[in-house]
Amino acid sequence: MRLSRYFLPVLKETPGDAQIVSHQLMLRAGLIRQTAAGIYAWLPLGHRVLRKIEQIVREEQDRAGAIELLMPTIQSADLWRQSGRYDAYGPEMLRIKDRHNREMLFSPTAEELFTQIFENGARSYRDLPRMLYQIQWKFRDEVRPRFGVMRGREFLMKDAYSFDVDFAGARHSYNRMFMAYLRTFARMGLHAIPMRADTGPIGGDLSHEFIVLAPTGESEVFYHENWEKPRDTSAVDADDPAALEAFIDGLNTDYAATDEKRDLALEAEAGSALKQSRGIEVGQVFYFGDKYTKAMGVTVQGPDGTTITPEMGSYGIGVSRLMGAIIEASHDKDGIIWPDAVAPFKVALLNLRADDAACAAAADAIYARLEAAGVEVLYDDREERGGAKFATADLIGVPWQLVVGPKGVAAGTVELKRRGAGTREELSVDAAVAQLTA
RNA sequence: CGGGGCGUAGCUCAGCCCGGUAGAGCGCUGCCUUCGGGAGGCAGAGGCCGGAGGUUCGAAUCCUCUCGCCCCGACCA
Repeated sequence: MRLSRYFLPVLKETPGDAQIVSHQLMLRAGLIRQTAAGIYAWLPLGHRVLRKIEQIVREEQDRAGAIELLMPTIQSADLWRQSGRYDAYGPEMLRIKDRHNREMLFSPTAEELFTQIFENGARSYRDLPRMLYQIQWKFRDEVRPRFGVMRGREFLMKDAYSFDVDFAGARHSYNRMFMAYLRTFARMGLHAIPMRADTGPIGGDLSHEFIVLAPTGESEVFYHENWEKPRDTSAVDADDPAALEAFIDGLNTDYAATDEKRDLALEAEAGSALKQSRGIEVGQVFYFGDKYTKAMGVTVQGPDGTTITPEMGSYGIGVSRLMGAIIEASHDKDGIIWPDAVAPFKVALLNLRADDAACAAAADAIYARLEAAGVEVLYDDREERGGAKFATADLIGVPWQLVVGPKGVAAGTVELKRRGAGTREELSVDAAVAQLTA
């Protein structure tokens, strides 16, 4: 992509209404624009990152055996009356009337609809277990939206729902999702700690929140220092219920809890290893048994002809919030530092002298080679001075900067800079292209 | 929902107390110089001062109402 033809409105100054660094940088780097309180437009660069994050979430859901589908955002109030949540949910639910005065709502979550759709297609215990998920916009009419996409009213969420014949099955589904979450966040360069959590209005008695530590987080959290090391999930066989359960139980022997679920006895046991911090909730997993299947009369037939009320769990990831969390975790004074896995482009190609024919020709040629090799490259071919191009590239946080300047062109070299580490290397064009296409 | 604050140029803000022809920096357009970390000069474009009423000879400025946004608290998968 040539920057001269792209749509990237960057801001030199920090908008006054942005309080936390991720919000400030998302606005400055041209990722989002606010259109109303807690509602954001996703500009091209932000949209690219959002899709990267979404894709990682999708791959790990698929890997965990969940099946993707897509539910509508507007749902009927009647459906929610069946579970009793139409009245229970409160003003956070955006209620709408259609032209026939029928009561509708914008989905804040989708247990009811998934339960209903599942019931429609499942008759027998042979149809279980199943995990279904979607990545879809949600709306919660928060009293006070704040911190940009961290607490927006409209947000992109991955929500998954598991259906099992019994508790053992449900527990295994829960564990599979737990494992998927560890892998998902790790792939984005985030260290998320699972913490015992309140179940809230969804109900149930087994729940963990996945928390990324950050001073600007909204939750106060307490954890054993062992959690500061990332955990290796590569050797665990998620298809083996006993092995998976043993692994997760092993993890959870190290204390970690949000402030609503503190256990002072366990904290005393942790002693000086107990750490306190603030954190951003990026995901939550719930087991809630037959709360919805029972309320909505969902049954399947068992092998012996009896009826089974499936046991459920639900599993959320705040996809749009993750972008804020990643920036909170990875930035410096100059801007965002995208982890490679979610970066909007892999490399920013900077032609420092757009008016110099030799530089322009060299940069054009490199651009063509990288494009041909399928590398995502943002080519800064604008009529700007070098300093402005460096500043923009640093701000938007693309992992590699490939710098083409008159000195290098004369010598047949380019400079390759790694955004995060700040390291620079002079090398031949071929070597630079080879490194970026490796 | 309680308390507080703010709406003036694309962005950051000054002007408001104390009413008298709308300002700065950055950005934008053109030209010149400059050219490896957000350069300099010259010349420009750009705003019914959030909206509606009111007071006044005269309102960005004072009063009333209203809409929007932000912060603190309460709330919160």
